[in-house]
Amino acid sequence: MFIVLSLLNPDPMYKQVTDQVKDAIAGGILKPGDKLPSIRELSLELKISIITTKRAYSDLENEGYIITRPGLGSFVADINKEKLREEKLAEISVTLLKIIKTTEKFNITRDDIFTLVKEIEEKTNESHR
Amino acid sequence: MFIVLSLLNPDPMYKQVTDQVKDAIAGGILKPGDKLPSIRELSLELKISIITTKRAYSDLENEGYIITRPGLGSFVADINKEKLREEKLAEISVTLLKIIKTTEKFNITRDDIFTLVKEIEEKTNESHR
Amino acid sequence: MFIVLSLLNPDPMYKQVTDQVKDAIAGGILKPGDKLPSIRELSLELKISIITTKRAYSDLENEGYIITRPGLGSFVADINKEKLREEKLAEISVTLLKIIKTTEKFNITRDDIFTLVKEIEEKTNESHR
Amino acid sequence: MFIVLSLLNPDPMYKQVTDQVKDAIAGGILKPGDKLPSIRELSLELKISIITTKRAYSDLENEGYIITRPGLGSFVADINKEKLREEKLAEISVTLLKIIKTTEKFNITRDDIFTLVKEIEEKTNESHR
DNA sequence: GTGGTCTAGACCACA
DNA sequence: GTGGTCTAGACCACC
Repeated sequence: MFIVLSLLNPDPMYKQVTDQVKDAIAGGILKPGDKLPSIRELSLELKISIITTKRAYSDLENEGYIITRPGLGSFVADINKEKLREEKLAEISVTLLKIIKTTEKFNITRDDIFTLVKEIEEKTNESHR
Repeated sequence: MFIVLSLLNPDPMYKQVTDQVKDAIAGGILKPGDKLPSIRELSLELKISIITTKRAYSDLENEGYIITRPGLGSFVADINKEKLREEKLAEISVTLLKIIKTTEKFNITRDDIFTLVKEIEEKTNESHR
Repeated sequence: MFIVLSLLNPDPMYKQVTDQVKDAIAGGILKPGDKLPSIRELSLELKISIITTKRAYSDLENEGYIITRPGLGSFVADINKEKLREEKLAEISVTLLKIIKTTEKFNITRDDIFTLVKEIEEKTNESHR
Repeated sequence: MFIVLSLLNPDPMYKQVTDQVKDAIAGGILKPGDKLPSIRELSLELKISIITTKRAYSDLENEGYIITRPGLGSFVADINKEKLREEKLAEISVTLLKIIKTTEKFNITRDDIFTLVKEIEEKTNESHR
């Protein structure tokens, strides 16, 4: 699998797993119907407890990303990608709202932000070369 | 004091305190040299344990926002506001970078983001009326 | 563990713990990635409260010596030993400056200091025999 | 008086007072028989509580540095300067011992220390010019 | 099992 | 009065 866990990441293990699976689905790396590795396989590969993997998979199932068929394994669900996109937009909206509140308190202007975004884009482009 | 705790806020209480004190300092409501309420006073006012208040104050001291002296109380430290602003910009930068990465995966365009920001601003203005 | 607490030492217990852990890291007894005893284990061993042990570990984490993850435990961080050494040199520098100022006021000569150092070294060597 | 108190100094107020009085005596600024300011005067001048000044003076008296005659005031005692000097040497000895222990743990050599001392002396000379 | 937060309550040093 | 340390004990999330 493509999943990478980090001790330095403050997110708990199970969340690192679900987030990366969600991203893979959103990005088309995992497509509806694809089979996910079994809980035991993934636990071994990531060197984490079976309980943790279980937690990640059941979260994903509860949120509708995957479907687990006992005895068969787990499969990517038939997800409305448009819905995924809108969920992400809602998340981003919350984050942006926080940023806007912060800027007001700290005398940060719109131009500061634009400069920041440009810098980020330049760095990103460089690292892609 | 101006501090308001909320059970709905997922942040622990001590963090709600530190965040609001930091904001007050950043916003000029608290100025260098100002005396903060004593740990006991604030505990009574916020109806939280002395220990929790102390935890908040210790954190603020460790991060350089306040100076606290036994027998005297706690005082806003002599902080470089410009430095505070730059730290916040760096934080925002990290967040924006994450957002940009997300947008790429989810086919979210720049225009989507602009629309989002406009919506937020309109809502904010409404609530100010 | 190698930690020894002393009632005679005027330092608070949590500081005795952090200091000894820092020394162990500096001296290579604890290496990056090593697992520290759990808070509960160490509390039992040292016969001190869980809270006091936790205080020590939190301090160590805030200062970058260890990384602690809920459910997993605490681990020695990936520390730049050279940086540690320079920090210590800076500390020593401050102390030496104070000593030099004192010697000036009290008519203490360089030779007095050299004699002192020699005495210390002889005593240290004796106790090593 | 020549006494300067600082909030940033981690030493408690009363100790900042006693230390500076002791230094003044050692340095000859205060000579045996000299009258010290009254407790009330000094409190006003340093903007500290009378209790704190009292504590400082009684400490100084207990350690033999000053003599307080009720109704007359406090006077610098007839101190054996040689004894003072030896006390300071003992203090320095303890500090040096700690430094030496530290150097061993952090791979700091004698030469590092010599370089340090030279740097300090050069800086001190510069600032005297 | 692990750590993270919050609680109530005691004792000490400092002002 | 102030803050600093240490205690016992509860409840929660994570592994």
